[in-house]
Amino acid sequence: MSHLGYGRVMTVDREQMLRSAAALLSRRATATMDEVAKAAGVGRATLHRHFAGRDALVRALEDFGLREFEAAVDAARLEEGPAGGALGRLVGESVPSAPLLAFLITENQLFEGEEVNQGWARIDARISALFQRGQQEGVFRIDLTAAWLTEALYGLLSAGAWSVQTGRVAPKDYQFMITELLLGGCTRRSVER
Amino acid sequence: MSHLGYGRVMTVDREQMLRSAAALLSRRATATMDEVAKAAGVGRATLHRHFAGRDALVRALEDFGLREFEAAVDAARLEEGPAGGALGRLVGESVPSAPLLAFLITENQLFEGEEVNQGWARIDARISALFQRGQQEGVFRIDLTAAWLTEALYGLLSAGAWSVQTGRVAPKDYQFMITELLLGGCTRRSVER
DNA sequence: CCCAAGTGAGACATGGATGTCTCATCAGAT
DNA sequence: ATCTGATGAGACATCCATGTCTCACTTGGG
Repeated sequence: MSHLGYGRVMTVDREQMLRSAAALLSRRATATMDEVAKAAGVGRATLHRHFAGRDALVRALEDFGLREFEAAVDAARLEEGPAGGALGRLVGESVPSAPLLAFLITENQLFEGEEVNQGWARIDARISALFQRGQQEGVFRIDLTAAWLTEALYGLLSAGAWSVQTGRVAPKDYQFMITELLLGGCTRRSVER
Repeated sequence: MSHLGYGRVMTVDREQMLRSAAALLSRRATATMDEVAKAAGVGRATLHRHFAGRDALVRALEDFGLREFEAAVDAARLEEGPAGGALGRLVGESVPSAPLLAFLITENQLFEGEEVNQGWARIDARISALFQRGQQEGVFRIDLTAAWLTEALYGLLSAGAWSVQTGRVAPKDYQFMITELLLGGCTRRSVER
């Protein structure tokens, strides 16, 4: 495995480190680098070899999570077909990045640099546009703003990731639970469409 | 204002300190005690006079947030009337404690002592019971588990608090947005009940 | 007016996380 | 078998948040 290309080659190990780091830091932001390393199953030295320091780790987390989630948004093809279906695809595509998302959403909303904020703004705009499209096409209600629906989606993705991680929801039900709740609410309806 | 009673007297200042600390720490758990103090508008020394240290502050945050939220649950009278109405009352009553909630939900889910976990377990059970009651009475759908609906409620409360704090949602719409989304979803229905 | 209580600002020592280093070990390739 | 590269386990030094202290100042009550 010599001379890998220079471009963004995400080694499996590096990726797994990031994932377990996100899982830990998302609800324990004060965790030690030592704890992060142990959670990832590597030594502290190895962790430092991949990420210069704590800042670099958080940066990498942001970068990776943002990339992965945006890829999910791409794959969901939000502009195609009925808005409800597009929303379902989005939730489904975001399953792998849900733990990363949970970290990004909860931890680092306030203090970040422009690059990250721009990345979020772009994604926000795309998702918000989906809700607006649905409203204009008459399939989404207009008394809930697109901005709120976007935030609510993030909240539900986080809650879902947490529920799966703690075993309260089966992984296979993740997409269904979120999509159904977001689209239809929890009220039972006699007349289903 | 001499000799205050010994019992749980929550000075206004102390309470405001806790609220601003929650608002800051909920998305910046690594914030310095100095930053927390500045955010609360007091000196670091004063902050230390009220809370022995960082641990004590977090403990107080947990305790205060848990108490306040449980009081909201009490005030909502979850056992009375239609389940949908009870849920609406719960969201409404939890408005003041939403920022505290957001902190409790995101930060400290993993590492805590038994006392806090028991507090959460009790609240979880009460809210979950509400959803179960609604399901048994036929007004809530049964294909979304009560456990998931409970977690989803937490997620939406957090998302709502965040949306209000960042100005994306008007404070007066907070209860409506959450309740409506949770009960009815975002799909527009021609036949409304 | 004066005293008591509380406060903000700052100085200071301490501890623990952080970052860098070395070295023995191990897996894979040749 | 041998060599190369990466790893884990530690041993350090450094740094910074933390916690404690003092002191001057303000405020409100007597």
